[in-house]
Amino acid sequence: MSPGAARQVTAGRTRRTRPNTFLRDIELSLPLQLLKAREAAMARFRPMLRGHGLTEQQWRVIRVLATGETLDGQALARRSFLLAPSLTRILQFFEAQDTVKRSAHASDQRRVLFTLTSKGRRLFDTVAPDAEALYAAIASEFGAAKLATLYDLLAEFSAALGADGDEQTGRAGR
Amino acid sequence: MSPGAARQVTAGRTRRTRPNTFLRDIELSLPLQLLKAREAAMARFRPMLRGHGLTEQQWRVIRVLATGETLDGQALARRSFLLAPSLTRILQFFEAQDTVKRSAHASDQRRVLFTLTSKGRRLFDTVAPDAEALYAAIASEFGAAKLATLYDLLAEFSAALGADGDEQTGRAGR
DNA sequence: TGCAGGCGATTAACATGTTAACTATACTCG
DNA sequence: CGAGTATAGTTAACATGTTAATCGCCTGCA
Repeated sequence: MSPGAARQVTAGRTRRTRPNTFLRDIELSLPLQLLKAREAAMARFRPMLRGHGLTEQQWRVIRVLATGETLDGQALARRSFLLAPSLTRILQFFEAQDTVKRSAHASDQRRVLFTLTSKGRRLFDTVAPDAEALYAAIASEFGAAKLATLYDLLAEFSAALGADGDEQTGRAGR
Repeated sequence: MSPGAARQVTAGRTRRTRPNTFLRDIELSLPLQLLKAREAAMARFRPMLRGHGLTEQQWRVIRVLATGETLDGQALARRSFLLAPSLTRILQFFEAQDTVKRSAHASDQRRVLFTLTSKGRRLFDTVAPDAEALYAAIASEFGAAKLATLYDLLAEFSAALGADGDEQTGRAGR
């Protein structure tokens, strides 16, 4: 593995990385770089969402339910990429606000179905334009082509490591 | 990497994305894709770290201090990419275990300096090989060349959005 | 000199991440 | 049919994320 290019990128700031370094420079931690990129993007979305009284995760749930579908917990967890305990808390929060409604599954009493209420849909309709605007700004600043390349690489990476999270175990599906 | 490939990748599962969809398919949320990729990698590191009694964030702190430097809170927060409150809690945890030692700054009484104790260094020396092995496996499975490309793109992205987190405001430096 | 404003670290309060345990329901197979 | 097992959702417990407030120290400047 000679991620030469990547190493050079951060070579400049390794200037004082001292002795006893038995591990790559921390800048070469992929999870950390993914986190930084994610944070760079979220730093823009968070204030907007907060202005609407939402957290990032709550917004993910709203987005999924905004398709109009009635989903059970498993499907919601998979699509919003949330772990079951987090989803439980978020749904309890939304139910208390009458943003999401809960109903029973016809043939399986273990499952619970969730739908957006009209209030929930109005919330989505209010927030969506703001989210789109921020997304468009990011695409514009970074470049649509590079953004597409990044999407591809990320998808390949997730798939290569076996956590594609599409319609299977991706996460939260344990 | 024909831009658009990514869109096609998820096109298949958009099959039933219903009416009233005023927002991109949630699969086209960059923060979410970054999170998925990160989770794909962390799913491998977490069990290993847990086996050593560490969380991901605690390990980041150890890695930074393992350079042998004595750093103040600001520098530690910047390099480990942790927010000040999280860092405070982690350092209190490590001090209680005698993994990290705290000392006073000579000229500025506001600042606190931190160093790894010999116990802390032994911990690093124990965990580092395991971390390297997992990292090598990932590089091997995904491909070193693609990994390097991914690093570069992520760095460009973070830089483009102004949150490069190098030696400035990156985060935790508020 | 003295004080207003800035900064570093901590604390507070609440939401989520993470793992494990628990409850109720569903399924499987003898 | 019934014990054993698997699954969906929840709850518990602890760590981190996020924002705001606090507290002491530092610095610039009238």
